[in-house]
Amino acid sequence: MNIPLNQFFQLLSDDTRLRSLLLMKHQGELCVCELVYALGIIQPKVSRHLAMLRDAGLVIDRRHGQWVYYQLHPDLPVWAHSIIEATATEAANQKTFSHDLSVLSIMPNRPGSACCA
Amino acid sequence: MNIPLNQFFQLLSDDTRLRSLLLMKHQGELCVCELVYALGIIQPKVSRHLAMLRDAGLVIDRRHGQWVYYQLHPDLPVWAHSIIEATATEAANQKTFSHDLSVLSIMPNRPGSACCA
DNA sequence: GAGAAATATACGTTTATTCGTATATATGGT
DNA sequence: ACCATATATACGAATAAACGTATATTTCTC
Repeated sequence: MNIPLNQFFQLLSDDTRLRSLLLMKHQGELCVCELVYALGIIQPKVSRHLAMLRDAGLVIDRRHGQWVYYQLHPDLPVWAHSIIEATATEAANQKTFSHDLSVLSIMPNRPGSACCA
Repeated sequence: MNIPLNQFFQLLSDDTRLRSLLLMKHQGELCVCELVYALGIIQPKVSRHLAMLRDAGLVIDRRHGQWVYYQLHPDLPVWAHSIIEATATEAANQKTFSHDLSVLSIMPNRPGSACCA
């Protein structure tokens, strides 16, 4: 990731992108359909915002079968990591985040959960 | 300050606002004319962005004579403070910030500098 | 109280961002 | 080969941010 500070903040300023990042930070890899379910946002919108995060190098994606999994880029610069860390700590106190998390936890037929290896 | 995380990031995402904040973090109080000089940005533009930061509670202002001084809000929430801290640490390595700082340092007739009490 | 300097605001315009819908692409199963 | 599911992209419309210029407000000095 090699973007100016203000562009980094611009990416975090959108609700869909921020909530996605926070869920990934907490859960590790998540596929698009899990984010769609947890956030209650239509799929094209989620995909679009994930693509922005990927193009900026904030997250990486991995295809596994029909699913594409996203996670935080494992080699974020220190400053970016600590900003996300501070954000996640604060988010843990807020309803939006805990709500997203609990919606995710009741998602039926979650890919990779109770199925094959 | 009591704003949602994404609105906080939105404020940091603008170049003028971010550079102003970083200068204030480093220098403490700065008046509008100092920011105008250091950033090389016309006065109405700087004032407008400072007003946004003030309205959001990120900075406070204080009038002293003809000048209005701005500084970071002294009671920022911990999370906001640590985000700004991480940002400032990173900015210290970047040319934009050091350039702004050096321009400020050569400003002539800086209010409050070599004059009366 | 008139003029100058510092700052703030108003207004219309331009430019970015975001959006929903429709459609394309890829993969797996039958 | 065909159909269903998951994901990505294209496109025009809607919304929001940021801009420059002009002007108002405040304060200081004379």
